[in-house]
Amino acid sequence: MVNKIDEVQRRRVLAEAVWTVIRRDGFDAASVRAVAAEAGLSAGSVRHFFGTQNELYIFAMEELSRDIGARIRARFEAGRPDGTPPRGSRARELAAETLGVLLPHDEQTRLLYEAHMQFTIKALVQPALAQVARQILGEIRQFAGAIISDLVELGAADPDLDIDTARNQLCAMLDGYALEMLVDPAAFEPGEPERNLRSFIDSLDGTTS
Amino acid sequence: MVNKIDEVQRRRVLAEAVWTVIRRDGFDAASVRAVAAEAGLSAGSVRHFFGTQNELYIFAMEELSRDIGARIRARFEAGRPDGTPPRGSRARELAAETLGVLLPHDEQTRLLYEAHMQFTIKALVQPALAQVARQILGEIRQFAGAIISDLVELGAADPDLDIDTARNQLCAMLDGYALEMLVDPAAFEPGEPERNLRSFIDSLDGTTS
DNA sequence: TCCAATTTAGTACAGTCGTGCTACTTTGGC
DNA sequence: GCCAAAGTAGCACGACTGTACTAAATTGGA
Repeated sequence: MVNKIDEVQRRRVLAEAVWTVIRRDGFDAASVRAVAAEAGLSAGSVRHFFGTQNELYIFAMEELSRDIGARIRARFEAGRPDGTPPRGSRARELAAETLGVLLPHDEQTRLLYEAHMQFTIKALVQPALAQVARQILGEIRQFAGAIISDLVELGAADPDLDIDTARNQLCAMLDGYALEMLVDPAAFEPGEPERNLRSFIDSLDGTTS
Repeated sequence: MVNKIDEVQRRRVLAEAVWTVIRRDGFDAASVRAVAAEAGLSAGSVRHFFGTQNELYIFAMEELSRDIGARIRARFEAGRPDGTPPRGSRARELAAETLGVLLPHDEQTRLLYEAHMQFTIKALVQPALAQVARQILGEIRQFAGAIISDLVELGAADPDLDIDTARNQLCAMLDGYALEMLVDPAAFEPGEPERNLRSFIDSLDGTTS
């Protein structure tokens, strides 16, 4: 066995190179050669770890999915440092801040979600990629649903709330804001989407506290 | 002057060929040759009407923008056949139905918005297309704002409503639903997004009628 | 030191791409 | 009938693509 390099890590490095190229030059520019050059390798070497370009794309997408999941979970747990959930208005604030992680705030997250969005749309006509795209959307939906359920259980939202409806509306609003902020960032004042998001979550509380 | 054919109409035919190809094979497949073949012409002939591929794209996008605008306005005016605006709950219903035109319902609109979404995302890395993409988003925002203003004036929405916030939330929800319905149509029950949209618009009415 | 497996580089092939260019066909006015 | 303008077709060019393939380089264990 002459297993010099860590194959998993090498694949990860290549996946990051994919995102770098996509963010800089767009999805179409992410050719095998360009990705290889970005990672400081040759195209033949890339092919040694990914038999096909689609394999590379799918792996890169799954990596991004894991990254986004880790981001949002980290933000969620950072809001309850002692492990106990906050209550009332603070619970809704934390919910909004957690889900707000899915919005492109700064240059870094903007480029991240820009790449994600390009991949998602590409999946519309690339059935092999569609499954991964659906999975990511599903995870976000599930997470948003859990957050809303929590709010109801904590008494921070109307107990008669239709959770499915609220979850759908929330997810749509998140994806829509992300899309619009990418297309036309100047259309929003700083913090406006986050405030609107918070305002919607607050409206889930029927009582006037 | 031997102006045989109508140049405007020919350009329009080519724009439609662009959409047909994009819907069938994706944006990247919309090469000059493929579009020409779809329209039953040669690549050289296409070049006679569009000096550059980007010109063709931009024109096709503007045509689509006009088409979507016409659709939504037609639906809006169809809801007030005698020219007088409806009142109360009916006003909100009409608002939801009008904005619901922007959601992909059937196969036709699905393909239409799929093409639109592909173009929008492409514009993220194609500055020449970005302006058109922003313009379309802006028009939708403006239209949604007008509808909400109408609701307030008609007494069908809370008079203390923050119109900008509601407009932003509504637009984001629309774009998000459209995106999600394209990526994973099976995630929604039939009519679910429309009902959720209606539910949100109804929530803009503070009074309990 | 040397072998063998792994990793890399590089080349080759068959496509497709946008676009410039030239020739051919069509057609309306005289 | 004829001419000139408009439209069309098709080729050529250079560049890029994914992928297959081969050969060189690297490196850990014996």
